[in-house]
Amino acid sequence: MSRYSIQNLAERFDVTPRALRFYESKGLLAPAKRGQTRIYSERDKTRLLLTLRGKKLGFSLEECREIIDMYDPSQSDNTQQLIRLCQKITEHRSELLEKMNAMEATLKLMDEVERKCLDKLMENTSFGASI
Amino acid sequence: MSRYSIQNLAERFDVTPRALRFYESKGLLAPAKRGQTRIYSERDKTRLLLTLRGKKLGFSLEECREIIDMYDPSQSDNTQQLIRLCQKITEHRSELLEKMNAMEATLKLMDEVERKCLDKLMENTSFGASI
DNA sequence: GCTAAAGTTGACGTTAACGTAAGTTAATTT
DNA sequence: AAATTAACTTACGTTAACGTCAACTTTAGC
Repeated sequence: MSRYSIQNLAERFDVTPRALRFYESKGLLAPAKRGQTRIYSERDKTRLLLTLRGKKLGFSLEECREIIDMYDPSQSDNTQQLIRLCQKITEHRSELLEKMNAMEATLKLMDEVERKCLDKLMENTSFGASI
Repeated sequence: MSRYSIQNLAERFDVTPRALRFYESKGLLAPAKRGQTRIYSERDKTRLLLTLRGKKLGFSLEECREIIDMYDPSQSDNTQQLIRLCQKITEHRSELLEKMNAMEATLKLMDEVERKCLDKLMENTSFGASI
């Protein structure tokens, strides 16, 4: 079982130790402690990955925690919780799909602008080359 | 040519007038003024749409401004600027594609969790139904 | 056994993106 | 003319997500 020091884990994910302690204070990570030194497990590593992934998609740390906690296998076992989980997944999915739409619209726009841009460049270039 | 009051435009996009003034102070919008009252044009409306779209994807207002300004048709005409624009588009596109990957990974994870969740629910239900 | 490196806990600072309140002006409505 | 109503400016407040010391303690290497 792999264990990581704070510095080590921080480097792997290109964040600072301060950020890891901050995430811990927000309940996103829960490293073991040898004395008062933190030892991060594979589980922490996974949760960190998911946290950073969530951040990249514009979710707040609080939202990340909510999502990650829910999805954590060790959590829910009774029917009520399972139903609640399914509902939440549906919610989050539709939020993601909204973002997906925004993303596709943006990519489309980029393509258009790029095409116009290249067209203009072609004009300029062919003009220059005609000398 | 359609013109909007601050309140009107705010309602259409479900943001506050304060937000619109703030966006203006950050150079994202540039409404005309009758006296000191703002009048928003179709162009402002489009830029607002793009701003909110960018926000949804986790870009900062500053990044939104950079992107939107660049894509604005009235801007670049000389070759150097056009080349620069194409470079920027490529940059932004790869950033978007990164987010797209994160998004797909997340959707995949959601599907998995949901499936496991539904499986468990099936067990519980069939057990309950067997009484 | 000592020093340097790495880790710890406060605690205050900072930036972004607005919210909110207070007081002013301009345009309507009655 | 008086009173709403909508918009404005100015300015301070707030929350999130860390950054940045400061002042220890602990651990590792020599």
